[in-house]
Amino acid sequence: MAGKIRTIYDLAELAGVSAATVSRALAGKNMVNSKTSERIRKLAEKHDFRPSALARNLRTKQRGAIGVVVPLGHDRGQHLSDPFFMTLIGSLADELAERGFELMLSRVIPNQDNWLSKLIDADRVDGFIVVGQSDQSPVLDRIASDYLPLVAWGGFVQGQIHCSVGTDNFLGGRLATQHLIDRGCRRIAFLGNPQALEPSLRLEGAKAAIRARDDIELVDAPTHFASEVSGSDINQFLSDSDVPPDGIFAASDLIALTAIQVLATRGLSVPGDVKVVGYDDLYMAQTSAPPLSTVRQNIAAGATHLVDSLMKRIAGEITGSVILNPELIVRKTS
Amino acid sequence: MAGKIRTIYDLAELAGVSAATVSRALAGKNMVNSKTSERIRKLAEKHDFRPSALARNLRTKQRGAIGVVVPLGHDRGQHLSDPFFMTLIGSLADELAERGFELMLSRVIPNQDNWLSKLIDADRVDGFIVVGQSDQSPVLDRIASDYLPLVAWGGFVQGQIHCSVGTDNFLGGRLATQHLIDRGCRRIAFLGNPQALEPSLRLEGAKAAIRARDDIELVDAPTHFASEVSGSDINQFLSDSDVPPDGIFAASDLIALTAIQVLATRGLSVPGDVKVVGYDDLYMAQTSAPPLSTVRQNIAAGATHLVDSLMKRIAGEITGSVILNPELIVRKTS
DNA sequence: CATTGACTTGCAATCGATTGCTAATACGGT
DNA sequence: ACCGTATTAGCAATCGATTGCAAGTCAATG
Repeated sequence: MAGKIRTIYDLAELAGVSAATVSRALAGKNMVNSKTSERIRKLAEKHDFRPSALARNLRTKQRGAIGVVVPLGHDRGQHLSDPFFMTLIGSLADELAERGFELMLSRVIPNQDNWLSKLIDADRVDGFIVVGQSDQSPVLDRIASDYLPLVAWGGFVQGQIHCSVGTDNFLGGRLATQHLIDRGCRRIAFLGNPQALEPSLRLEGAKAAIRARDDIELVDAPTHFASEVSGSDINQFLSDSDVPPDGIFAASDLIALTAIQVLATRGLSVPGDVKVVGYDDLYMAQTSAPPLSTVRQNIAAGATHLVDSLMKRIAGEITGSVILNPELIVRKTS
Repeated sequence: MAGKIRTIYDLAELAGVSAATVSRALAGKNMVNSKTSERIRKLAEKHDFRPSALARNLRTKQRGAIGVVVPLGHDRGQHLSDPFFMTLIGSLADELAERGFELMLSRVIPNQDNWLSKLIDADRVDGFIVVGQSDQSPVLDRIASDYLPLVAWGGFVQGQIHCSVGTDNFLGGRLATQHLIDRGCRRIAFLGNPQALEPSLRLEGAKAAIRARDDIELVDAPTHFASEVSGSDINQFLSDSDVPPDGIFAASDLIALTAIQVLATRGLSVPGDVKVVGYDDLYMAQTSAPPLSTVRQNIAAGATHLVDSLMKRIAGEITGSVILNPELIVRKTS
């Protein structure tokens, strides 16, 4: 019975008005008589009718949705279920929902340069938030020069064209490393993939911290992000070293925790033999045992900034990049 | 220059054919002359043109997207960033991407009964996967009676109308509890919110395990899911008990790990004083120290089943519910 | 040479809303 | 009684594709 009403035309017929009037009444325009409007509203309610968002979108050119896209280098083996991404996506979902936008989640393997153009042309969303630029910064820059509603999470590099929101990775790297130095470490290993943007910036920060100190050695141990592989990377690295490091600065909490496990299997204690500092301050950093010292990125604040900037850009405004301050959190592994 | 081509009409004009032909050529129909087709394809490529998915969707009534919706009882304080959800969503993203579907993520606070109808009527997606039914089973049942493409993750109850995919929570609860009994526990606490469906089933399983044993006590300690609040719930529970439990069966890994922390603050050791078993076997269960004994739900397999069933339903087929077997994973906390 | 049929292509309707413009009605003022 | 203005409602175009149907071309067949 109530199943008959599928379009505004059906409802219009039922109400004895035109589709235009129904459309306006449901959109709450004051152009229609308040009595008529009320009557139509009631009728719609009664028949549980809601106009198709799709048709509206086609006409109004507003999509009411934001694409959240995660480019995953397959060779890097990072997953969408990476806890950092997932935490950020969770915050983004909250933030977008609050502003009445849907979230379209895309996982992309960037094996062609046009992965982003494809998504844009599909024309399903009002704008994009790119999470984890990895090595796709050139692609973002190219697109950003004539596509405004695009914001990326991640590192900022001088001269970039696209808008990014992130923490100061250089500073974070420096803080972490300085802290290890202060704790007496003299042989510090950096665990992370310096091919990717953010880890490379953190490594730069680490280098800056030991500059002008010739009694300290910094070892760079390329490590994958995904936990499945980082373990063996780390093991390999430790086997290859004559002397094990006495301090580890990991590019993520995940790597740090994996490292701690590997160290344990090799009979090295944390923080006794080796001090470890992670990066991100995910939930797991608090719950691990011992609780992990790490560099906090305020993910919720990041999500808010990402969405704020994007909304401005959708409105046609040009926004600059945002760089938040990371914070060193000292717990029990250092 | 290449920026001129926005619609198939533009491209049609450029190619000197009709829009219909362009549409068919780009869709790869063999109805058009292969030379013409090839020429149009080349032209589209050159101008980096791709037809609007939106318009196509309106016409074809296929959306090319699946809604993944997470109903979160606000009073229960569970977040979208709950690691279990996020892991499942990650797997779903992979699974859907593989089949060429976009994923629309919605976080819903079910304060009205029509949250699902609203989403359905918005007409943006081909079907829905509901993650975490919590207490919304009646809503799902009502909808499922005349809306086919809907599948839910979670517990199965006799007589339900909607299609669900999940593990056997009753069995999982029984396994965990039996294991604690085998380890010598005599006073077992269940930590979880029995208002929600899945925890309640796990509790039933726990009860079944101690049935016919009158030397074992089962204490039920209602606990929120979110880590922010479960800590104080647990603390409260322990303070209220005259004798602390010697075994804890937690409804999630998150709760289990929180419990272990709380126990530590009260000077109780795990597994010495208290043995703990979690639920889910998330990544964190392996990395925690000591590694957590838990009941594994095979999330990746679950995601595959969810998507499989949904695809069948979209095709008009009716599918039954799927119940996977959970598996007890014994690590170091029990 | 007329007819048939296989291939191609284009016309125009359609999906379900929104909205600029026009028209009808009502109301107040002179 | 007449005119100007404010309300309210409807017509029809539009967003950008897809597709049923009709029509055109051209070679093969009887």
